[in-house]
Amino acid sequence: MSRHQKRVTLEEVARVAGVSRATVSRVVNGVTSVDENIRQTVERAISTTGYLPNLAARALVTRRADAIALVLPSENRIVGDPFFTRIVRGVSTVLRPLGVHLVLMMTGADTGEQVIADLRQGRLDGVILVHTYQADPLPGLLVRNRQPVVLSARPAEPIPITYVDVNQTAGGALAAEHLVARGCRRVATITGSLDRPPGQDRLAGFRDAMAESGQPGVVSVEGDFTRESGAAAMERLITEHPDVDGVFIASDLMAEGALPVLRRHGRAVPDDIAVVGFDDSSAALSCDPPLTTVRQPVEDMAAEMARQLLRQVEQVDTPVRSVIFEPSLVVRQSA
Amino acid sequence: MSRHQKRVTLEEVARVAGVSRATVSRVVNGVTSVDENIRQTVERAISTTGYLPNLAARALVTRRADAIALVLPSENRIVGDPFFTRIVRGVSTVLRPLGVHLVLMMTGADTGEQVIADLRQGRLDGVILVHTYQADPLPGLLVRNRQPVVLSARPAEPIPITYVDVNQTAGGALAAEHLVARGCRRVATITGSLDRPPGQDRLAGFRDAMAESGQPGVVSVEGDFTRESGAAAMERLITEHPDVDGVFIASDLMAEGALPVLRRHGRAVPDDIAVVGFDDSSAALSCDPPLTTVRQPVEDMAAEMARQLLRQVEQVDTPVRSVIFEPSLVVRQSA
DNA sequence: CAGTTACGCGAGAGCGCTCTCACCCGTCAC
DNA sequence: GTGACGGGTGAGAGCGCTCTCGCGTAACTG
Repeated sequence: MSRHQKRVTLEEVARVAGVSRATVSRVVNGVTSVDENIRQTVERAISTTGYLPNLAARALVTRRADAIALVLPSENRIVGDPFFTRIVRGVSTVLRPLGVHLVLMMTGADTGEQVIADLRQGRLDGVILVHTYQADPLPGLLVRNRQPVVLSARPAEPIPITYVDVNQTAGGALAAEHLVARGCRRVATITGSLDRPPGQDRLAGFRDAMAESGQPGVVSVEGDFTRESGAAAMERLITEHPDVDGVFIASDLMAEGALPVLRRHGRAVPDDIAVVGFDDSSAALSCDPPLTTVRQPVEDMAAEMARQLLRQVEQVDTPVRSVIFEPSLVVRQSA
Repeated sequence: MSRHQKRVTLEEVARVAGVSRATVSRVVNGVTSVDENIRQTVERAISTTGYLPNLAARALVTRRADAIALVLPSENRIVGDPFFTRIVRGVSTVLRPLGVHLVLMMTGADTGEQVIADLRQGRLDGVILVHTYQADPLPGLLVRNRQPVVLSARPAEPIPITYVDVNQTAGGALAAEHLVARGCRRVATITGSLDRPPGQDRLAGFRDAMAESGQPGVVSVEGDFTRESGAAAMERLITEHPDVDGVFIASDLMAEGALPVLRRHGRAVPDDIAVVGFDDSSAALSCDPPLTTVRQPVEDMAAEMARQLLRQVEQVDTPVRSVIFEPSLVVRQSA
């Protein structure tokens, strides 16, 4: 087990078991056409020698790295967003049992070339791209090169690419319905970045559902998903529209920034203003009061991304597919 | 570049350049003893063919995976803690330029075997262990097997292992000095788990510094680093010692739990009671008011961990070493 | 009982790279 | 002019694995 101990190879195991290298390889890889007695002999030899296959050698011939990359935006906004931890956890549940490594990359100047090079050099089998920015050329590049890739949300440009998303529109509607059911009459919303699909769709879903409930043209203030932008947007909202009694904030993180602003303005939550967030991140729990929020099944979605990616790795030219998960409302004390 | 394009090998480049495989290999690996003219010919051949070395093949002979693992606790307390993101970022800054992959693992039932297997199978060159739990056998196991490993904090058991830590004692002292300078006269502390080095050291540093400032025997209540324990400890503290005017809470997360308790008891922060946290996690920012806290230079520490690990990979039996970073005080509104 | 089939195993050829070692040739000393 | 020397190159032997292909044996058919 030490680094210096002579390494056990297939050859060695074969010698101990008195069979050929090929047969040991079959046993190791679970090929069924091996005689039961021989299989047992080999397995005994494997455990007495403490054999473990050298994966570099295997990778050389199978052309599989058994590793995929998870590319995360390195922007500050993600610092403190548990979203990414949940992604990692979800992806891991699928990868771990298969022995596939999860290689983490934060986007930087050269992430694109880096990823492409790794793919070509056989160090990576595929890529999961999380929250790519609007003009990121990487998704298109990967698709064009027919490399296995999955996106964490609907791409901004309509390119043929597999992605997993939550039904953002339905999420917005969920928030609207809850606020209406609570009896809020002057409802507003703090949106996410409107240059991105999630920001757009949450707003659209919310606005349409409000309109259907007889409150068309709700007030909206744009944020950018960060805590600070949530605070700033709320400041503006409460100043310009002091009479709002319910607000849908397109991310928990922004809500976390917004709540102290309400308190400072002497507004009680939920009695004066009801607040509904989005994400059900841990931020929702650390809010005071705990946040009623729209939950995305992030772990499940991440696991699905991993599965979709592995399908592509397994078989080239797997048809493009999109999987949409349904959000749900988690009712706590803020609304 | 496509997955199906015939791959360019050293052989191919050698043919194009009219030299041997060995010479191309020399050029690729920057061996200096190559004639300048030949080097240029080869480099031209490399770029016209679009050659990229197959890293699996290289790994097979060099016995280097060019990948290291970052093992993170999967406990909930890390979810939402930007600490994690900062670690990744710091480690990446060192790894990225060297082309070393960062493989992420969340601790689970079989993490230990997994890591050891990966190390033995040549998929991993070394491991960075972040926040191992008290009785984790993994550090000892790795050390015994002389595998490259670095810990993110002083190990609970005194085993010969390289680690990077912050000067916890100095951090506690920093908090004490700030409270004293603010004019607090009846100071207390909510500690972390006292069975762990950070909990012990922060308390010791705080207590000693208070004593030096003329306030020996400060009141302390033990927590366990969780938000809930922070709330419970504060409840006890405020009940048993209603006259405290300053408190050092050994983690931001506990402080986050404690602040609403103070509010409920009608205490204004910082006017009635000044509060200093520890970590400068995002929790510190989401507190109301934002938390004055002791900051660890996490990115720098993470980068140092990566460097220490690579040293060990580079050269077996590198002497064990510990690197201690100095904390700093981030003053916000709570104290 | 001969001829066919099926099945399980072993031999061996790579996968693409690194690295040792021998060789060649130009330079220098004697 | 011969021998020693040394820098620079190429041949070739692996690294440890997978996988095709062919052969031997056992089972089955007519």
